Amino acid sequence: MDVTQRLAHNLRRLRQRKGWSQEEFAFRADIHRTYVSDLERGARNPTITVVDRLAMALDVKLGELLD
Amino acid sequence: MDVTQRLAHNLRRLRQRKGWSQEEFAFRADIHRTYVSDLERGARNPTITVVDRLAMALDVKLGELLD
DNA sequence: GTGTGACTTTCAGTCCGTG
DNA sequence: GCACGGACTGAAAGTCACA
Repeated sequence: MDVTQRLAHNLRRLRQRKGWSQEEFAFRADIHRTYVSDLERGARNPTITVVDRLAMALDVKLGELLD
Repeated sequence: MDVTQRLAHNLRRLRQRKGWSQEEFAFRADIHRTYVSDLERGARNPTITVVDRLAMALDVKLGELLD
């Protein structure tokens, strides 16, 4: 499984654990709502700065999203 | 320290531990030599697919490069 | 063996909407 | 609340010559 798919599954799992909608998650990470949707479907290849913001919003390490 | 700087330092440290030049590392990761130079100086904001290739070449987890 | 500026092409990332 | 599309702008990908 490639890294964008691993990210996709980790994002969805961790977001749902927080009980957030994609929209609320997007707001907290300061990322556009539609982009979060794309990421959770594995349809995008984000930069590390974006993934860093996602990790901070979820309060996890980058490795937990990507490994 | 931001994520591109953390990546920069981790890359240089792990590459040197392997005893590789930037050129040899670049070849192994299938990335251009000057791009590796840019990354080790924190001058680029790469996508996760690029960092994934770097991690595989170094035989480490993504988290070891970014956390 | 490495750093750097300049460059073109590709795609990250945003914003509008629809079912 | 989410998937998905179209259109757009800025930035990343990828390469080169030269110091």
